[in-house]
Order: sequence, then C-alpha cells, then structure tokens
Amino acid sequence: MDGKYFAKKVERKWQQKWAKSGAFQAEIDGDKPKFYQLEMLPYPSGNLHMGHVRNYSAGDALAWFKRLQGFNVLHPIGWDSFGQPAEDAAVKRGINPRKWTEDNIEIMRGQLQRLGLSYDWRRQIYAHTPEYYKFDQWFFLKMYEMGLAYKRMTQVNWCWHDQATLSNEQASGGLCWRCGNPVTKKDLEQWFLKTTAYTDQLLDDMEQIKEGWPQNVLKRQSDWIGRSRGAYVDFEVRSSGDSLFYCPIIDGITSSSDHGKGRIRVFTTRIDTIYGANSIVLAAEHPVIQANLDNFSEEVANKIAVIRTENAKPADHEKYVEKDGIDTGLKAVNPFSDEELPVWVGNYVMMDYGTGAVMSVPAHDQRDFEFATKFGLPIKQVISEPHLAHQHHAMQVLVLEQAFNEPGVLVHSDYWNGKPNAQAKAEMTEYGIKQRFAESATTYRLRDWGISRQRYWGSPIPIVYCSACGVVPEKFENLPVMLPDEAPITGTGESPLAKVPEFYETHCPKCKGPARRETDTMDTFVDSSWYFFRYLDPNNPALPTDPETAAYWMPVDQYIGGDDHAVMHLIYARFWTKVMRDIGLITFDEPFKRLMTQGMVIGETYFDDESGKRTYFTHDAVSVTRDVKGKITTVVSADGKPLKFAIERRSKSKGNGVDPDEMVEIYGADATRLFTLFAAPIENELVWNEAGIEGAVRFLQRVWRLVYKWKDHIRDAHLKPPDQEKTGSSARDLRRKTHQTIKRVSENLSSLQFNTPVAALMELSNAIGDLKIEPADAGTDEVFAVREALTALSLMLTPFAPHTAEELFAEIIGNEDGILANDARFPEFQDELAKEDLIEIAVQVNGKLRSKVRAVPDTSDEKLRELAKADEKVREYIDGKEIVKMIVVPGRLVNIVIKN
RNA sequence: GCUGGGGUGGCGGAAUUGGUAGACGCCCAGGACUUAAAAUCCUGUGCCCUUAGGGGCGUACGGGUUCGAUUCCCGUCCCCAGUACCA
Repeated sequence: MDGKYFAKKVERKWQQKWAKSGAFQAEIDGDKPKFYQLEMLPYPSGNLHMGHVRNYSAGDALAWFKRLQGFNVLHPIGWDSFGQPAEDAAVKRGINPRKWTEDNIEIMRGQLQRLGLSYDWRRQIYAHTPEYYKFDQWFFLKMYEMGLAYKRMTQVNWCWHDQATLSNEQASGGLCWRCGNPVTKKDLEQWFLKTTAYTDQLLDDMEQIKEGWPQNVLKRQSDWIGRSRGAYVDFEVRSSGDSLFYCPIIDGITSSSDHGKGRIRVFTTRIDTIYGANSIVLAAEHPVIQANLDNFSEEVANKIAVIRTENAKPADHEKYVEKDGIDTGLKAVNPFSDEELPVWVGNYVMMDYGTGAVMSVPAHDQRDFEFATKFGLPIKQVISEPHLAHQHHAMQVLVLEQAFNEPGVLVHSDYWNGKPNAQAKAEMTEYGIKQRFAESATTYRLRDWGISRQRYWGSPIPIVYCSACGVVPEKFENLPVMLPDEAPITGTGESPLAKVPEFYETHCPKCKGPARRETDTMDTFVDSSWYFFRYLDPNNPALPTDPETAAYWMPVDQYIGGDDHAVMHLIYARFWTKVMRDIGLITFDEPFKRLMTQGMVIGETYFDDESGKRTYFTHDAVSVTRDVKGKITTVVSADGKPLKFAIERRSKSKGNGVDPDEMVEIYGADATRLFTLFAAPIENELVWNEAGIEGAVRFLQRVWRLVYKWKDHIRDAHLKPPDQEKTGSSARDLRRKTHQTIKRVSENLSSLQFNTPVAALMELSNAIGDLKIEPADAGTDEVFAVREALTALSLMLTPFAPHTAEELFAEIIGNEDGILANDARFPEFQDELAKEDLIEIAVQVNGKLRSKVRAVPDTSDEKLRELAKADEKVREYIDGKEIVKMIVVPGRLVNIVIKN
C-alpha cells in the first residue's frame, strides 16, 4: 500500500486475508479462557440498517478486544428467517417465501461481510431450514412430555371482514390494519407453553444476573411477570328474594349450588381493609354472571351485554374509560363482619387477572373510590393515620377526597382495631385460613405463551389428531415434520397448511390409522429462544446442542441488542434455558451473563413540501434551525425552499433508512463503524448526522499518515527502552501519553464504553502528531517512544477499525501475516510510565479557583500549603487576611479558607 | 396516573462517583500552503464586561448541606422510555 489511505482497497485486502486464514474460527481450547460474544441475530428483511451496524460494531469491538487479551472468542451470526414479512411478500408480489428469505440473506450477508465483522461464518444458522426447525419441534415434544406444552381455547383478535386472526399490533386502535373494520374477539384452540411454571424462577434468578444487566430491563421484566402477593377470600353468595341462581365451579375451588347459595372467591392484596368493603364487583365475563344471565332482570342483563361488548374491543391505551356497572341483585357476605354486601358487575374488573372478582373498598382503592362515588355507594375508612384513629371512633365524619393508601392503623374493624395494617394483614390472612374462607395467594401478570400461529412460514407444530387416539405427539424419530415447499398463502383465514392435504393427511403415530396434522405453526420467537445454543454445535443431527460443548461455551459472556426486546425475547430465552436445564442438557440457570442494550439509530427525514414526496436529506443538503431546547423549528432546502420535516426512526419498515452500503462505499467500513461507536454512548439514541462521519475519516487518515511518516525509521524491534528518561523530554511525554491512553482504553472497553476510548485514541494520535521532531532527526529515545506509541495505537484501533489497524500494524512490524497470526496482544500499561512527572495543583481561595501551582507527585501536604500561600496571584487575595484553615486534596488542589 | 432514566456550549457528548466543568469530535470564523480549488496544517471558539492584564456569570429552575456541588438532600418545571383500571 502507498502513503494514501484508500479504505476500500485496505478493507478488501484484509477481508480476503481473514477469510483465507479462517482467522475468526473458534474451537474449544482448554488452555485459554473462553469468551462468548453474542449479538441479536437479524431478521432477513432485505437490507441492513444502521441499527444493525451499531449493534454489530459494538459486538465486534468487544470480540476483538477479548481476542487481543488472549481469550478464546466465539463470535457467531445467523438468521432469524421465519416470519410474517416473507408471507406478506408472497401475497403482495407472488414470491415464494423461501426464495424471498434466502435472497435477502444473500444480500445481507454481503453487507455484513463488507463491514468486515469478525464472525465465525461456519456457524451460521438459518431458522427456516429443517436442520434447525427440527429442534424447535424436538423441544416442543419434550415440553409436551413434561406437561409444559398444552392446548386450550383462548380469545384472539379476529377480523370478520378478512376472516383473519390479528396480533395485538395489527389490531391496535380496535380496527383491522388491513381493511379498517372493527376487530372482535374470537375463540380459537391454541397451543401454549407454560411459562407460568417458571414465574418465580424468572424473578428470583434475576439475582444471578443483576450485576451484568441494565437496571431498566430487569425492572421491565419483573413488572411484566408482575408477582403480587395477597390472599384469596371466599364470600358466600345468595340470591335476593326467591329466584334461584347458579354458582358454577371456578378453578375447582368454589362450591356449586343451585339452591341459591355458593361462594365467590376474590383476590386481594389488602385483606386488612376488608371491613371497608361495600360490595363485591365481578367482571362481566365472570362464570357466576354468565351462568345466571337468564335470572337477571332485563336491565341488568342488558348492561352486562354492553360491558362485555366494550371489553371485547382492544383497549385504547390513551383513553380513560369511565367507570360503569350495575347491581345484580345478588348478595355476598363479608366473612369477617357478616355484613351483607351487594354484588355488582363492573367494567373495571378484568376476568383475566386474579379471580375476576374484587371486593370493593372505596376508602382505600382509587378505582373502587371512583366506582362508589359514581353510584353513590357507601365509603367507609378502615385504615387511619395513627393520630387520627380516635376521631374515627368518635364517629366524626372525615370526608375523603380520594382513596387513602398510606400505611396506618385499623379502625372500624372490630377485634383488629388499633393494629398497624401490615401486622393486621398477616394476622387476618392467618385467621381466614383457619376459618377456611381464605388462602394465601400469589398472582402473576405473566401469562402462558401462546405459540400457535395460523401461518405458513414457521415451524410446524409436531402434533397429530387421530379420531381414535385423540391428540398424539409426533415421534422424535419422525422429526422434522417438514414444511411443504408451497402452500396457498392469502394472508387471511386459517393456516395455509390447512389447504395442503399432502401436508396434513398423515397416519397416527400410535395406531397407524389415518389422521390429521396440526396445521398451525410456531411463533417465530421460538426460534430466537435458543439459537445461541445452536451456534455451539450447528450440525448436530441428534440434539439441539451437545451438552459438553455447551458446558464449555455457555453462558453467553456478553449479549448485545436493541432494548425493544427487553421483555419478550429475553424472557422467552431465559424460560427456554431453564427448560433445557430441566431436560438435562445444561446445568446452569441463566443464558446471558451480561446484557447491553443499544439505543436506536434514528434519522432526520425532511419532506419536500411541494411534491409531498418523502425524501431523505442530509444536514449538508438542508439548513436547519433549532429552538433553545434543540428542537428543529424550520428546515430549508439548499435552494431556499421551506420543507415539511419529521424526525423518524431508522428502521427496516420505513423507507428512510441510511443505507449502510452507501456509507461503506463513500467512507469505508472502518470509518462507518468507528463513527457509530464514537458518535454517542451506545445506550443512547443516535441521531444520524452525516457531517460527523467525516471526522472519523479524517482521524483514520491522520493515523495513516503518521505511520507512513515514521514506519521506515521505527522498524527496529530490538530498540531498548531508555533507562533514565529526562523529565520534560518529548520521548518521556509521549510514553506517558501512550501508557495513559492504554489505561483509559482498556478500562473503558471493559466497562462497555465505546465513545470515550475512541476519544482517547484521537488524543494519542494528536500527541504523536504534535511531536516537533522529524523522523530523520529523532534520537533513539524518541524513535523508541514513537514506535511504542504507533504500535499501541494500531493495536488499540483494531476493535474499532480492524482493517486499517491490520494494515498499519503490518507496516510497522514489516510483516503481513496479521495481528492474530503474529499473536499480538492488546498493549498493557505500566503505571510507572503513565505517571505524571509534574502535576498541576489548583489553588482555591474560599472555593474559588485563583491560581495553579506545579509540583511533583507525592509532594507533602505541608509543602503544598507553602507553595499555595507563596503564589503571587493567591497572595493578592490572602495578604492581610486571617487564614481560617487550608484543605489539601493530595494530587488535586489546595483550598485556602480566609475570613473576610 | 404510576414506575424508571434524564436535563451540561450552536450540536453529539467528556468529567477519577464531592475536588481545576466543557476532553474528543462536528459546526463556525480567521490564517498558512496553492494561479485557484480540494486536501492538509495552524489559531480561535460557553456567555458577558475589558484596549490590555484581568474580572464576573455559568451544568433546567429555587433553596439547603459543605472549605468546595454537574455530582448529595428538599421543592418546582420540562423531556424520554415503559406501563396501565393488576384488585
């Protein structure tokens, strides 16, 4: 290569060299510590976007860093290649989903390769291949055996017009995304995986990973799982008057009777407030309500019908729903007070949480308060601030303006009066259990995972329905249940596989009689729940992964991905790992030791006002004005036209993405990667600004020129470090900067910071550039210092700009085998060399900076005091004043406190 | 509403977790080189006052603790994210 930096040339050269030597292929090596670096695998949508580039650049930086530190690094990549967009393409453009998917993979693999990411390409996995989905099915059968996979009726979003089930996203706002008609609910038989069997483990095992995971992800997961401890309390129910009512068995615990008596079970976390209950409120879907519809008055029945209809509409998150309900006429008895309470139906009680029945305590629950206020129901306070308790008992009316949720003592609660409510909670639960009308209970928000999809492009669920034997799991030896090459995909109605007789017509694995296959496929989140195990052993025909191999590589040391997967994918993957442990494949609980979530890459998109055409302009092409807060107020195009503008998220679904290929073409892969890491902390959102990337290019060019300037003079690897370096010599100064930089870069990378080490490298290169010596005139000390600095710089640059780093390193040492083949290591700093010879000590007077003095490190406090007091500028402030005290912070500052 | 995270120059962002605020980069301005441009290099760049030396003010806002606060405490305002009648 010559003295001018041609990114493309360098990048192509090293990509070829790496591929040829298999530089990043990893195998088990007991002599080295292992490091498993993982990034979330891409969905093959067709094009890489900048979010991918950011994610993979960060992962690659860590992979290189660890490699250079002597770790045996596994860094794989694969394809999450099942999913709906492939079917959409089939519907819209008549392309076969497999062809569409595989073409996309080809394109995106090329893009990844041009970025020069250091993957072990041999380990690629493809979710849509039988070799992979065979083990989706294998796991399903295992879970079926373990009782973790089951089938039941459930409600799904349903569009009558399109005859299609819709995901929650597709039904947002209560309207079908395709035809705009209102969405209803429909009952459908679906397969579920019992994630709820692991609720406590999913919560409690967070303890094991809390050091390495972002706080907010852990929090979101625990909110999502939503453990809530309380009690079930059974209320005896009667019909008023003569009419009978029916009380069916609920969850096997409520007694049934057609003689006007039964029990309704409520769930409460506040049993201590039970004396304040004014009613029992049931969900409209509650079995007791549904069983008695004929017994209610027309008015009640109508209201229930209205509430049910309203509930069936998907919720609009923004809208506050007015409380509504009606008294059913049924009565329930408070087991503590024997008070008879009305039974209402309320629109704010959800059937799918708790028992679908609540005891309404308006004084201590805001929702109950609103309900009671609206319908004029009594509000009785039973928890009081301790100092007001006597007033409550003196029957003074203390009017509440809202529910009282603070801790306090019980009032108007018979025997329990005066007890602190936390204590009462425990004792009252205990009492209820003894009296057999209560039970300790823990409820969860987390539901079982519905995995059935009425889609073609997914793993077939390996189940057979036989008229003689019923539901029969496919045999392990018959796996995989192959997805047929073609199916009529319409995007509507039931599964396309239900229209392929060659697929569904089969024989019962048990009795060999004619039978029908399950025609639903699995949710694609199944594929991504265990793919990181498959990388370890991608060709194993018998098992998803080999237990010994997994024991070596797992758990993943560092996982990186978008925080949009904080809940779904990361809970499923944790669940799957626990199931694998219970199957006996592995022995640990958690798959990902450390997790880092990177922020979105967003772009600023400006609309051409006249044509209305959505066009992306860079900052160079438009002029942008911002208000004080930094928000864009106006955007004017280069020819002076005001434009409509909007800031949009860069994503695959919108046509405004910055094209990584274009960036690589113009600036090179190294500059693109370096800049995505330098521009902002990895966890922040990044607004893509093209002007900034020029800085990254300039930096790489500067380093390049420095190496070419010096390389012929610093080739001698046997130079000895100067033993006694003169303080203040340029060689000493440069060595200090080099070692300080090594320290900073290593520390920053270890704590997953990418922007600050790049800044440190820029400083080091500036320091080398600032040397006033020409190479020909340099003494041996200087030559040594420059050689050390440039070698360290090129090695430390490897994680951010590997191609350039390889080339420069090769130039410095005079051999082209590459950094890894030369067994080069990330430089290590020497404390002694990083130390300053003279440090600047700030001198403050009454906390205000007045001067600075220089001193050698470890100067005694006494000496520093004297230096500070002797300083001319300081004396202007302290002469003639009484010094009250002096504070010395070693190595930092002296503060002189004077009396004014 | 609740929960979590934030608010630092024109912009992205640094700051050893109480110790010299603004590293590094972008933008911008001036200069050198050049016939010219590009590239490169140099200088300046928080705000205000000052001819200069220098001074004052500054980390959303108002208080507090401290010799000293971007950092800790109290209150207010604003932004972002998650979530939603969770009993």
